[in-house]
Order: sequence, then structure tokens, then C-alpha cells
Amino acid sequence: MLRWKDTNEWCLPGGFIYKEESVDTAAERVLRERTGLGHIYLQQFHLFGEAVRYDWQDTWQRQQIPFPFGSRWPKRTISAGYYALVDYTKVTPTTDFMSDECSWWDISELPSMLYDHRNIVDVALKTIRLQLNWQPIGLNLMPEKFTIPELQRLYEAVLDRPLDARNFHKKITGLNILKRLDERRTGGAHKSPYLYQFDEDNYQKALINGNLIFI
Amino acid sequence: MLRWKDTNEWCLPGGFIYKEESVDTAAERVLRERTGLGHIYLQQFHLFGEAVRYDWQDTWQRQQIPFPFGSRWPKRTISAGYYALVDYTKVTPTTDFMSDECSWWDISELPSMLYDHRNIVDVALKTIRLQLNWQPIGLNLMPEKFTIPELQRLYEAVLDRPLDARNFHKKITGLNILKRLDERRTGGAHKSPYLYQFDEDNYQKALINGNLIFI
DNA sequence: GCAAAAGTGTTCAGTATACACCCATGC
DNA sequence: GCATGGGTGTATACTGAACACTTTTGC
Repeated sequence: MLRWKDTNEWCLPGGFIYKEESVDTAAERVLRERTGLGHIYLQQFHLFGEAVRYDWQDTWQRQQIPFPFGSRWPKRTISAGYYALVDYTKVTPTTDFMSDECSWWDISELPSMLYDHRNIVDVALKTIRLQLNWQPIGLNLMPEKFTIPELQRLYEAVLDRPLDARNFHKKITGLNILKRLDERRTGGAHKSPYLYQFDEDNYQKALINGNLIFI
Repeated sequence: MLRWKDTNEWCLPGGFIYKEESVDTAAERVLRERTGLGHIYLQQFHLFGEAVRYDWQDTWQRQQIPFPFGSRWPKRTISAGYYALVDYTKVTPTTDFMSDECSWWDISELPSMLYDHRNIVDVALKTIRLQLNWQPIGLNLMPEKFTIPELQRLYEAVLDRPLDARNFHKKITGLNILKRLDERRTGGAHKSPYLYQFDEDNYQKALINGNLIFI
């Protein structure tokens, strides 16, 4: 999220759509401007179209700084929500001209957010939970090499409930979408877990066949 | 679908959004104008935002009738797609000022359609298939009283695959969401099937608990 | 040595699937 | 009487859920 200049207010990154640019293309462009990454998994999930989505005048008066757009700010905005699936260890968020901080937040520790952005996060999460079984969420959200307990923590974060480690291990390896490497991750004060990679061909096949069901 | 005046071209019903009207409200209004029905299950499913979605000038030139909007037609439109779940036996579609026919079509017998509307139908269908287990699709698409084979035909149409009648019967009655009435449907040259009603309370509970899984 | 997390197998219950015959009705 | 579609039960395979101990590593 971005923190607006000279304030403590956070909001999701976003941008405007050019007149002759598709909405999908605009989403890719905004993401690239913000993260430097392209060719990324990006999924539209909802159009936020309330007639009055927030009182920006009030918001800016509370900040006690002049509204930076003046009359150029549109009377009404609708927002198309997109979620990206990125390995956040590879992404260095960068600020834009309106913000002086841009950083990752744990989903369970979000700060208070401007406008209706908290609602946007909630709708995104709900959508991702339902789409977990038919979108390549694991593939895109994990680093290239990872351990099975790390993948389990991703599933637990998305589903917001604990999973049994033995059953998870059994199920995920039984799907035939992982390749175990000879390497292990060392450094923890415990048995070193094996590293795995996704088998992209089999992963795609399993997605198409709807075989990744975790609900 | 609507057939444009003096043409053989069909398209989905749609309309514009007022400046101070939420997108959801506009969808309800357009549906009400077209069907006379309100308080209906209406679900946004996708924003169609291509920069150039169709060449309307070409479309109208092919019709060889003057374009009815002239310069008032916007240079670019984006469309928010909504699907409604209605008992179509209760709905009498009505034309608007641009069309002279409005009627229901079987999903497997759609005519060729204007613009990108065929794509919109395909995206809607794909969405409904995935949401079948978490949206009250059966409840809203069936008449108040119906037989189990009729409900099975709905599921088969949405899922686009045949289901085993014995297993379907067993599963759907086992869900405890149907109430069997003493009436039967007569008139067919075969054993008269029992009529059922949804038990709305139990249906809602089953939806929330995600117990309607058919995939 | 000890704390922390990884790795591993079995049992049980519940659910999905496959499958065939008789019954009621209208014509 | 015959064609049509409705109604029904069982056996099997599969899948999900519950559950505890040993191993490895860093400090």
C-alpha cells in the first residue's frame, strides 16, 4: 500500500485509464509503474460502482493539507479491482508523486485505509478464496523454490484456517504438480525441509481439470 | 435478447448509467425496464473494458439503416455484465424503442449476436458454472413448484453435462433443501412426478455452509 | 541438551459413482 | 398395448479427516 504524502493514511495503488486503452491494459500499466514487474498474473475481480464511494473533500480536510488535484479531480469515479499474484520477495514497491511510502502489509495487520479501500481488499480476498482451486495462485505467489510448509502457510493465509500438515503434504504431493529438488532449506533450528518447484505443465493441466480442490 | 428494429441482429438488453446512480442500481433499473420485475437476484460478473469492443459504424452500415444515435453515441463504452436469476415463466420480456422483438432463447440455440455479446454470454456462463455451488441458482431459476427431473435439467444445462438421475435424486433430496408436496405434475405420457418446493431457510443455510457442491 | 519445526502412515467415515428394472400415464 | 419418462437401492472405490511420534538442526 501507499502512504499519502505527509499523512498517515494508506491506500491501494491505482491509476486512471487512458481514453484509448483497454481496462486490462491500464491495470497492467499501473502495476508495472508501481512494481516494475510485467508479464504478471493479473485478474479482474470486481467493479466498484457506488454512486458516492467516499467523501474526498472530507478526507482531505481531515488531513489539513490542500487537495492536490483541485478541479481536475473527477466528480465521480468507478474502480475496476484487479488482484495480481506476485512473489513479493521479488518486488520492490516504489512510491509515486503523491506518496512517500510504499510497502507490503501482512493481511492480518492492515492499517486503517482511505476511502473504500478496506472493502476492496475484503472483496478481493473473498474472491481469491473462491478462486483458489481454479486459478494458479500457488504457482504465482510462491518463489521459484519453496518448501511444502511454506506453501501450506500460503494456503492457510488465503483460506484463513489451519490445515493439518500430514494431510496437506499427502494431498499436495499426490497432485503430481510438484518436483522435489535435492536441495534443502537450511538455517532454521530444526530439520531442514526439502525444496520443491512447481511442474508448470502438470499444474496447468490440474487447473484446467479442476483437480486442485481445497475449498 | 432484443432484435433491433428492422434487422435480424440480436443483442443482450443493456442500458446506460445515470451520473448519480450506482452501477448496481442502474443494472436493477435496466432489468426492471426490460422485464417488469424487481427485487430479483442480480449479480455482477465482469467488466468488459476493451479499448475497441466493436465497430459500430460497420455494424450499422451492414444494416443499411441510419445509425439512430448520431453524434450522441459515445466514442467508447465499457460494459458491466450482470446476470439475473429469474423464473423465466414469470417474465414477459418487453421491447424498447430501439427493438421490435424481445424473447427468451435456449442457451444451446443462440442466434448470431451483435457486437461482443456472444463473448459476454460465454463469460457469464463460465461464471455461473463456477458459482453454481455458492449462489442460489436453483432457488431463483426454478418456478415455485417443480419436479426433481426439471431441476436436474437445469443443473445439466448449467454444467453442460448429463447427470445420473438416481444419484441426482439421492443427492438433492439428501441436502434437506427440498419439501415434497402431495401434488404431482400430470399431463405427460408417463408416471406423474412429485412436485417440490425449496425450503428457503435450509437452502440459505446450505449456501452459507458451502454444502451444495456439484462442481 | 533442548527447543523448534519437518517428516511420515493408518484408520475410519462419508461421499461419489456405476448401474437396471419396474411403474404410472397418455394416446 | 406401447412408448415415454419417473422412481428407486446396492455395492464399490475414493477422498477427507483425525491423529502422534521420531528426526534434524541451531543455539
